[in-house]
Amino acid sequence: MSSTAHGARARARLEVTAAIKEAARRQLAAEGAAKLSLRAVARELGMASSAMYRYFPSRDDLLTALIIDAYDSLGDAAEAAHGAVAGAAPARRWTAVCEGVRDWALGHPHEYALIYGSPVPGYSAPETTVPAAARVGFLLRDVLRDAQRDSELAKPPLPAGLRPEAERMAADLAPDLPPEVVAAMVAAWAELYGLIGFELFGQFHRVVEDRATFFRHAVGRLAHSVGLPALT
Amino acid sequence: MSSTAHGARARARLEVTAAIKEAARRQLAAEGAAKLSLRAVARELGMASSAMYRYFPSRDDLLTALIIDAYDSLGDAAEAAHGAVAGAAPARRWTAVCEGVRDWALGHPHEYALIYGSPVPGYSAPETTVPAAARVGFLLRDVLRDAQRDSELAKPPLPAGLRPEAERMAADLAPDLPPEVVAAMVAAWAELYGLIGFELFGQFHRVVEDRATFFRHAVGRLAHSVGLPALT
DNA sequence: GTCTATAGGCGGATAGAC
DNA sequence: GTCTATCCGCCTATAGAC
Repeated sequence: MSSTAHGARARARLEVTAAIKEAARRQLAAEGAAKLSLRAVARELGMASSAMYRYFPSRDDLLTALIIDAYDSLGDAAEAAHGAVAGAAPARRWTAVCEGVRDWALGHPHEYALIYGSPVPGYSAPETTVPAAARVGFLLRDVLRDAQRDSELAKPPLPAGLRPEAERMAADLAPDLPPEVVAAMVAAWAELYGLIGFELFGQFHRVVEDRATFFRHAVGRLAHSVGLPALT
Repeated sequence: MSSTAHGARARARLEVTAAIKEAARRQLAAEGAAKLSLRAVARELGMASSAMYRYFPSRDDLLTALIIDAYDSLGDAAEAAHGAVAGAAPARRWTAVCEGVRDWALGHPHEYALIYGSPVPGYSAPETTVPAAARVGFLLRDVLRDAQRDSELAKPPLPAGLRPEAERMAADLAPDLPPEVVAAMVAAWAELYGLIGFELFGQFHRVVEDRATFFRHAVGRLAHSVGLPALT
């Protein structure tokens, strides 16, 4: 019962867990989240289906693990894209994050569908997914925070009717940003995923051809809508 | 072999077809499109599963029929919302169409997921779905066309890099509108569905509370982004 | 057009041996 | 932890009687 034995056991467990999730991601691509099945994963790994239950107590637990991994993978990609232009102007960094999200989505379409597509019927994501899910939003918020600090942030117009909600959102999400900016940021965040989802899910078929250029321009407009200055 | 007999037969067929689609929509809500099964529909209707094949040759054909119905239901709703403010200013009509789309989506979440959510794995929508899918887009285009005719339409900025694509899109979608407007319209169209999808699929959970107000303001900004004047 | 019967698969989950 | 065996359910699709 040495700590080495413990470590070896724990390591083996992690390796099998990783293999299960990897096979599950392949199944996600082939069959979709709704049809993710422990049996099929077991078959692919050459394990007995009953052995899976030692790693994931149920199909939904496996799904939850995949969702958190996907959010984290996206968060990593977005943070890396941001890091690559860390010294640049906020508007440039905003665009870099958005393009990082798009690039990740194009490279991981099924994981994107898992986290931003239609909900899986009968499955409800637990609160444990929230921290990973919030990472991209935090990144965009931080960019705006820096712009504000450098006095590079304009206040978008805010109609009177939306002010109470904007103030509530600001208090929750970014108390140091003007409510005008926070409301616009949340809208831009949703709109960003509209652009990506349409490209990924085929709605741009025979409508938009030069999608990279189209996207770059669109996120530039979104940057402007939240109060960032145009890139020179 | 009177025409009456023919009519009765045809009528019965339509009625059964409608009942099948109705039951299938209930199954869509309960299990999702990926698990739509002819057998479960047959069970609900008290029919033998083999009888279904007289109406839909395969599961995918039933799915296609449901998709076309959903696009048409949405198209009807959007056109009705537009018709209710037919005499108003274009910006008002734009907003009405967008709110009509949102209202329909909130009332038919599973059908919305079917047409704008993640693709159903293994299913590829045939070209026959295109006309129904295009209806909302045509409506938005027509609103902008009228605004253009009344000289109420500004030209949004268009960076040089996007001009070729914008001109291509304009030639395809609306040759009588400026490329600047068409490019902005396509982006706004995708962004609209981003806003609706986030609300519907739970991403606004604990982020946006007063969603109707938030949405109304956001589509107002979208209207402005395509060149429509602000509502007075 | 509808039925029964059938072929040949799939799934989640558990019990109990090793 | 992994296995076999098992329970009980599900599915698409076809054949052939009525």
